[in-house]
This record gives sequence, C-alpha cells and structure tokens, in this order.
Amino acid sequence: MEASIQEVARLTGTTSRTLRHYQAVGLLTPSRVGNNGYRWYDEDALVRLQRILLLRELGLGLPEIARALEAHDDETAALRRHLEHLRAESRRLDRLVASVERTITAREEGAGLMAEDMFDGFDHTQYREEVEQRWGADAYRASNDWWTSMDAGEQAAWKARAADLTNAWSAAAGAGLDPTSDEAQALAQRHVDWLRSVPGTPRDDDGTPAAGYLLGLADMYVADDRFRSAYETAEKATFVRDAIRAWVAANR
Amino acid sequence: MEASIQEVARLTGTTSRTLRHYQAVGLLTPSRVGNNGYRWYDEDALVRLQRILLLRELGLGLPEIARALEAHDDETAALRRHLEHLRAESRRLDRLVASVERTITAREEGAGLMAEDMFDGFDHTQYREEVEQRWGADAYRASNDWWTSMDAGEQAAWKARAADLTNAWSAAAGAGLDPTSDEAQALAQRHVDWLRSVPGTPRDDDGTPAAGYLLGLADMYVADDRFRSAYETAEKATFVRDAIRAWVAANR
DNA sequence: GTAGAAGTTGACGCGGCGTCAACGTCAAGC
DNA sequence: GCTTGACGTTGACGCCGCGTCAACTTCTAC
Repeated sequence: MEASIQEVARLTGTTSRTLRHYQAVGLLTPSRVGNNGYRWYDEDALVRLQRILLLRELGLGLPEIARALEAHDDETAALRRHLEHLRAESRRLDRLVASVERTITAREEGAGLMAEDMFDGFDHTQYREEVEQRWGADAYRASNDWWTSMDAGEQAAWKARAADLTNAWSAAAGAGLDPTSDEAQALAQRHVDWLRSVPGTPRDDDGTPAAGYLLGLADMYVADDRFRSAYETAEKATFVRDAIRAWVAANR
Repeated sequence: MEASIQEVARLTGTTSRTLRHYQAVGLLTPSRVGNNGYRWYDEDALVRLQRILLLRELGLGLPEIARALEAHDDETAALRRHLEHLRAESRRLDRLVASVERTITAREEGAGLMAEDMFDGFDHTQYREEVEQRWGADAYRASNDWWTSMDAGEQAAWKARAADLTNAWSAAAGAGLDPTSDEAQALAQRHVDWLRSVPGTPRDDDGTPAAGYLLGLADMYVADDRFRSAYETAEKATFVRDAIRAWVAANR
C-alpha cells in the first residue's frame, strides 16, 4: 500500500531528488514520514504525483502546477493559459529563426553587396555622373584593388562586420527609434568609421569621409533598389538616410 | 573618443551591470581602466560590443558568443549551429503545443468518453450480451445514476482524473515501455483503482473489480473504435490491453 | 558483525543578468 | 570648503528545476 521514495521514483520514471524537491517546494508531501525520517507515499500521493508529472511534461512550471492543483477544476484553465504562453514562445522562436537566417544570408551575400557594390553602386545609378565629377572615376578601381588584395579570411571578416552594421541599422530602425537618438547617432558614427577604413572613399583634408559623399550615399540607400533591399524596407533605408544626414549636420 | 560605462550603456541600449558582467566573463574588456577603477571604452570596444549584442539578440549564449568572436571567420558557422539548435527547439515547442491541445481536448471531450461511455460502451459492441449475462443489465443504470448525481465541479474533477489516466497510458505506450514493466503495471494499478471508485463496476466478493470484467474491458479498448481513438493508435490501445492482462495475471 | 543498498540533510552549480547594499569619486553650486 | 547628487565601484543573493557531490544514518541480508 505504501511505497518508499526509490520505489516511487522507479514507478514514475523520476528520481528521489526530484521527490524531495517537490516536498521542499510544497508540491507533494509524503503521506507518512517514519521516525527515522524515511518518506512513504500512498496511492493518493502517487496519483497526485502523476498529475504533477503530466503537467510538467506539458511544460508548466512548478508554481503554476501548484496553483492548478489547488483549485481542482482550474486545471483546464491553467492549461489554456499555458497554451497561450507556448504559442507566444513558438512565435518568438520563429522570429529568431528568421532573424538568424537573414543574418547568415546577409553575411554570405548581402555583405557582398555592401562590400563590393558600395562603390560600384554609383556606376548604376543616377548619381554616377555627379560622383565621378566630384571624386574622380578611379575611386571604384582603387577600392576594387584594395578588396581583391585581401585573402578569403580577411574578406570574410570584413563582410561580417559590414553585415553586422546593416543588421544593427535594421534592428534600430525596427525598434522605432528616432534618427537623431543617441543609439542612431552611434550607428552613424560606426558607419562613418567603417567608410573611413575603406580605401577609395572620397575624403576631406583631415582624412574623414567627405560630407557630400556621405549625403550622396545616404540618398542612394533610399533611391537604389539593391541598397534598399539590404535594409529590408524603404522605411528602414529612410531611417538610415536620416540618421546619416543628422550626423553630418551635427558633425560637419 | 572614450565613453564611460553609462554612456556606453545608453548608446547601445543595455545596462552598466551587463557591461560589468561581460567583463567578468571575459567577453568585453574596457579599453582602459582609470586608477580610480572607472571603466572606459573606445571605438573598438564599442564595435565588439555591438557584435556581441547582435549575436545575443539572435539567441546565442555568452560562451558561444565568446567562441565565435575568438576565431573571427567562424561566426557564420556558429550561427549555423545555433540555427539548428533553434529549429530543434521550435520543433520541441510545436510538439508541446500539440500535446497541450490534445490534453485540453481530452479533458473536455475525451474524458466524457471515458466517463460516460466506459459503461455505455458495452451497449454498442459485440460484448453487450456477454456483459449483460455476467453482470446484469442494470450496471449501466447504476453508474449513470452515480454520474448524474455529481455537480459540474465534481464531474470536471473526475473527467480530469480520467483524462490524465488516458494521457499517462498514451505517454507510457509512446515511450516504448514493456507492458509488464513497473511503470506500466503502476498504471494498470491506477486504472483498476479508478474503476474501483466507479459505482456500477462489477466486483468480486472483496470489492475489487472482477477479473473477467477487467479482461473484457481490456479487449474492448482494442476492439472498439471509440476507445481505440481515445488512446490515439491501435498500438497504444494494445499496450493498454496487454498491461491490464498482465496485471490480472499477476494479481488474480 | 559486517557489507551494501537505500535513506537522510546540506550545499553548490547552471545562465544571464536584476537588484539591493554599502561605499568611493567627481563636478557644480553655495 | 562643504554639501548635494549623479555616477562609479565591489560583493552578494535570487531566479528554476533539479543534478550532483559529500558526509552521514538506517535497514536488510548474510
């Protein structure tokens, strides 16, 4: 009629440690405790344990299980609440998976766009003439030479950095921030620093990227399909443009 | 050029506590520490922090982030591993959701089958005559009276108990256990105890459910479509039958 | 009497920080 | 020069659900 703690553990496929824990948190009290301290469980305790284990298998936390077992007919309600919770978790995971997939893709291909077409981009857009007039037609060749001189590992690292920057922009834009906020301006600073590290970038006398170049680039992010798609939506590309414009206004 | 810990926190949308933690786990070291102990972060540290935060947003753990940042071009590989992990988690959640849904359904409807048709079931099957001959035609009426005499709360509690038993059977059968294993026999014991608590159950002189009744019931779980579907598959219903048969053989 | 199985309590550990607590530092205003 | 308040520091506990020692007692069988 009564079972020892190990017998209960074997019967239910759990461990004695777990049973002690359940007692510690007030979830399952042994029906009897011998004067030697041994715990004994009767039929009722076993049934209660089964219900606990069932709810646990369904993913409920111990405190919720305790609450559900208090008011007996409230269990279905608890399950329904839990179901909502699980569904929300599932959606969160799905979004995460999509995010990771996008990041991997960005690092493999999108980064290439940033890295290789960032300069090349001018060749295909309405800005071409203007840019060539201002900074000369060999800016592309210079950057291309720089790029092809790196080995695969260096290129990969550089791509990753570019892709992360794109991702950070996307996240900031998606968070509903203001383009003039601290975070956005910090990103703009990173963006400028990143351009600064790129040979072929047109510069002012002090070596920093030229204000006109930055503004032209910012406009292009919105106007050019390929860049716009790198930032996912037109709204996000606009956010990037406005943040860079604000940065130029504040720092030049 | 350098930012204080709070400035960094504001810029990146995190907290100073987090930055200290990252230093404690060796993930991000301040570029400089004043002789007053204050931490200062430069451009490089900020870039590293951004990459950390990106990976964290994607759900990677701090140790994995540390590893990914060690070997720079290994980040994409880390993301790919992480993606697999996330997908597995997603599948697990989906299974959980399905399980919870099934349990709720079982408690609402399936339990009704156990509770109301458990006896009624005889009326529709090939076992009707046999059962009526052995235990009398008024067994159903007795149990029906008992059932209708409970209020809604009592009925709900009883349904939940019945549904849990069904669920436990389903889980045990799905786990690939042997019908004669300790766990399966514990379930059979619960099943018999449960029948024992039901008025109208044919009994032996000692008040326990009659062996013949148990065996008939066990056969019916496999033979009758409605019971078989309560246990989801024919294999699971067969598992229940075999476990009950083994229990009868061992205890009667 | 002794070995071995099974029981006990007590404690740390995990992940990623949030949240006190208790105290030092620095710039600004009186 | 003193106070005030913002900002900095280190240190420690808490969360969740137990797994996993450790150190010890109790029961059972030979």
